[in-house]
Amino acid sequence: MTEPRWLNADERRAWLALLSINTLLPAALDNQLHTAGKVSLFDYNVMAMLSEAEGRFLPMSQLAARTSSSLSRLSHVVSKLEKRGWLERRPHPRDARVTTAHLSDVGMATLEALAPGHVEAVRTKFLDALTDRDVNDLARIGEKIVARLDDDHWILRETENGQ
Amino acid sequence: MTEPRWLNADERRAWLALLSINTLLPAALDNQLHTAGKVSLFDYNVMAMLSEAEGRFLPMSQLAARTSSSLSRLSHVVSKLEKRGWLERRPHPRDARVTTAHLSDVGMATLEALAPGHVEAVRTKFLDALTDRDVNDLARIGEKIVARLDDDHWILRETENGQ
DNA sequence: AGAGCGTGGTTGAGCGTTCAAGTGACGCAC
DNA sequence: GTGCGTCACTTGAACGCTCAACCACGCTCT
Repeated sequence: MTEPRWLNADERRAWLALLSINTLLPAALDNQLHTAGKVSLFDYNVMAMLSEAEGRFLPMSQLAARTSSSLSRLSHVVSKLEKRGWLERRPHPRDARVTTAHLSDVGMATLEALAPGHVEAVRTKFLDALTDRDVNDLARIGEKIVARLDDDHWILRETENGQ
Repeated sequence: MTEPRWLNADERRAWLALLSINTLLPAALDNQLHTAGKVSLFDYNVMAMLSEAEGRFLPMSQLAARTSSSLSRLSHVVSKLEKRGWLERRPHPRDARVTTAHLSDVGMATLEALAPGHVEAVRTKFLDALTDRDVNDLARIGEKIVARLDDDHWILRETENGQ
């Protein structure tokens, strides 16, 4: 049992900053979305990911991957959004195990109404603090971290090889 | 009502990466701490912040600031940790409104037992993916974002002016 | 065809977090 | 020194998330 390598000054700064961002940023965005339309950041993201998918639907597991969430969490949230008429669950025609989540027209309209305010908040709470170079660095560093946490995360395939 | 400025490719990459990190990284660290000792990342942080304070105690509001949490959330957690004998609440001698949270000897010992495994996890899940330059960049960028979210966050005073 | 295993998804219980309301204590005005 | 606003914190209820258990289907092997 050797002495652990404690964090040096820069490592500590990076880690503490990330930890703070981690609690403050979602809180700020959640707040904006909640006052704009009783929606959480996660709810928004679920709908946003569906809106970008071919045909505006995805199997639950793929949607879970795209929102970095567990299937369980997603299932609960989809039930909630379904009750509001924004989503619809349908059985997969070929494989009866899979359920697909479809973004309804009402859901799409809600998302479109929310989107401008949301991206504006993303800018004011976050991106506006950074230069173009910072944004580029952050994207690079962020993707390295994501890769470490989940080496075949969908994000990593987005920029790289298209199949 | 002008057309909102949507995110460009780099902005989108940075934002999506941060969003993913935000859910994956705490989950990974929570996991390690939970299996090592039934403690959440937030619990750990509360104790760590106290352990670094003069006399191993802090007023609730300062502890809340140092953990970027609401007073309410902190109060609930302190109650929980108090029941385990790791913390103790005491009234402030001069101002009866303030409560101070003290890290007990048992709490300190628990923290010290958990610390090596935790920093190891911080390294393997996060820092090991980065070069020294990345870490430095991340610290700089992270602090910019923190400043945007809370312009007198304690982190910002740590490196800068003493007093 | 049937057994066994892995996959995809749901559910409910338990716990943690948030939000709004409430409780004292301080401090300033007069 | 009385009133009133603010500050520091606590509490309880509602809501969200996590975890473990579960079900149904498909696939493979025999």
